[in-house]
Amino acid sequence: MTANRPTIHDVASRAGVSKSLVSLALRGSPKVSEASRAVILQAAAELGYRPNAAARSLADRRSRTIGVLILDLHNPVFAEILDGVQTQVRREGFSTMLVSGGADPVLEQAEIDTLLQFQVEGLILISHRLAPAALRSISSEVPTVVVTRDDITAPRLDTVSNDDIAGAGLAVDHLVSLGHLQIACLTGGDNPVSHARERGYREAMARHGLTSHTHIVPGGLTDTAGYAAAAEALESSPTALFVANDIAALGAIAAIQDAGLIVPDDISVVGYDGIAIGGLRSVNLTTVVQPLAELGHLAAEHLVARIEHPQSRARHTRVESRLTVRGTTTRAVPVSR
Amino acid sequence: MTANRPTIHDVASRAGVSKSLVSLALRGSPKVSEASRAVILQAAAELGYRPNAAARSLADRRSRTIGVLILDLHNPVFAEILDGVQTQVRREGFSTMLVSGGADPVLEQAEIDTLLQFQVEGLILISHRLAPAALRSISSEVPTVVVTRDDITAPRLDTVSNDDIAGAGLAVDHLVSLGHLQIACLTGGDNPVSHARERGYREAMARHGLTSHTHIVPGGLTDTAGYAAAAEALESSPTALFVANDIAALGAIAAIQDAGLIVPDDISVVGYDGIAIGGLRSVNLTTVVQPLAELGHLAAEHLVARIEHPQSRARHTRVESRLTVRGTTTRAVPVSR
DNA sequence: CACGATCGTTGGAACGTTCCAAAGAAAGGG
DNA sequence: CCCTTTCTTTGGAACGTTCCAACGATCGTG
Repeated sequence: MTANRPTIHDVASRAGVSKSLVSLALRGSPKVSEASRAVILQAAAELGYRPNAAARSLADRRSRTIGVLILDLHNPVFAEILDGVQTQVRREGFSTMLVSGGADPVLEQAEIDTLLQFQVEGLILISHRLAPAALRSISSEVPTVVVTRDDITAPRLDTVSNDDIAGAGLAVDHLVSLGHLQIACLTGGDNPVSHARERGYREAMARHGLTSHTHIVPGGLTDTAGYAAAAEALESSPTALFVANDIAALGAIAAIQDAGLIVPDDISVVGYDGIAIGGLRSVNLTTVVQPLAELGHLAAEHLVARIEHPQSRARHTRVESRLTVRGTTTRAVPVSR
Repeated sequence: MTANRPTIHDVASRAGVSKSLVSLALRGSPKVSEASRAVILQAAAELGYRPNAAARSLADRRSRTIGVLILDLHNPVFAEILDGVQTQVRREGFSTMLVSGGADPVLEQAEIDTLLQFQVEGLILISHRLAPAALRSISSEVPTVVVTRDDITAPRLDTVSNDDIAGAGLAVDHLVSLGHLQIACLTGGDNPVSHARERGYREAMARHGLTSHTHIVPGGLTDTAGYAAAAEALESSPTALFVANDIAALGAIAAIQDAGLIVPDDISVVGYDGIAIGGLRSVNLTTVVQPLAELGHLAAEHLVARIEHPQSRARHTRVESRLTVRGTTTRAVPVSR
């Protein structure tokens, strides 16, 4: 193509100094005289010089780059966490390489290998599907922080997540305070997060002396899974539903409406996550919102700390979720049955 | 930290051969004898050797990496395009560096500079807010493809987008075929995409001899903008609304419901984009869907082609959007007014 | 006014690869 | 059997940077 990219040598010869001095000047060293600095900056600007990150990382033996694996780009939960990660990582002076393995352990491992080839200095996993052994091996090789999950531990592996058990408790507390007794739980299927939320529901019901009303319907984390689970749940006439996540909650609401019932008048619904769509006026979902951007921030902070002190002991940070009451919950009507 | 990463030298000495042969063997050259290959692969595996991408890119003078700028991570439209980009880029044997400038021209430029420092071989801009001059300067320096916009052109700048004018036409055609005459258009504000969709609406209305019914209400691309615009539009009693995008359409629907009217019985609504949420059962939005993943695929293909032939002339690819009829549109009721 | 300090500057080595020319070994042909 | 040819292997240079030891000036200082 057109001329080759200018190198530090080109800048040096144009400025009439040595490459070493250019290197110093460009990185703002105080040992460079004002005169030289001006000439060099000028020459660099004229040539449109841009340092070569590969060469730099090779000479420096550090890349100033962090690798991020995201479980699923479509899922707004992860996208929002990613956003928090990005801004904080940038602020700490690192760049980011993003990959996604589409929730497939094999692909995820391959993508992480690619990241490691680029000598990333650390890894943030915005959820993952890796086997415990794989994750341990990765985290022993490079500073790693897992967001959203805290079920796998390793000596130097940090985690950042919300307290799903407590969060589910908030949802149940809210429904109970509105007078609901027949509160069903639509689970999110077989994954650590959903298990925790289910357990939170169960414990909260027990706490309120409602163990006998506990009703758990197996579901999933998608719209259609929520629809199906809700359809099944309706057979036992609950007055409220706690659903494992917001997307499934939306499916559940559709099922309720299709059954000719009205949300929240006939049935109240609470979701989990606090994705943006839930806040749209036409949706207006009551939900347990996780501070997603904050999860991302914290992950980045932890990672940078671990890069600086690789041997520090594992930190497991829990952020607090809170209930946002919107339009899908209301007082239970006294059953006249 | 623990021991340093093994290099090609370590592999070489463990295998008892020269570094050059290791390099050859690892890249699968046919000139390596079976015996040596086996020994080398074995040694590499034992050491957990992983090639250093920085060194490779330096020696190779190519990075096999593509930079991607995304306008907004939260927006599902862009996320889905990104997904299409990622899979195709990977398939072509490249890695990806993702950045986002949060729709801020200054930040976007800074992020692109970072990408260029990493010697990315090409750039995919999933929309952007760059000034024409900035974009031209970038595209003259490195192969570049812009997705979603085709309003700025440059000699070697490819674009991939959908035909917003034709797409808007589909929406209007559909509404007209259902007997609607009072079709209002809620615009998406002051940006190239929204302008095109508005123009498509206008032209289609004219084509159907409905110029006198043309009613344009300025809006925006967000939920709340859609709500406000719809509230205003309702004053002139339309029977159908064409809204600039899906998110705003959801806001519009909320406004209609808040006014005590029913979608679609009283008012039909058509959106644009085809984001996943629109397909959820409780939303069920009729919309013009763009093949988002395909946009991403094409962008990646074009970019790779341009990397191979930098001087080829600019390509402007248009993909076809199609109407997906769901639950928010129905026949117009004869006005009894 | 010679003499360490200090300051600004420099060339060369290093980082971990790939490429290239050339060397060595094995094999085939006369 | 010696001489090509072919196959396999090798050391060294290069890529663009940073670091380091050392350099010549400039400078007070005794």
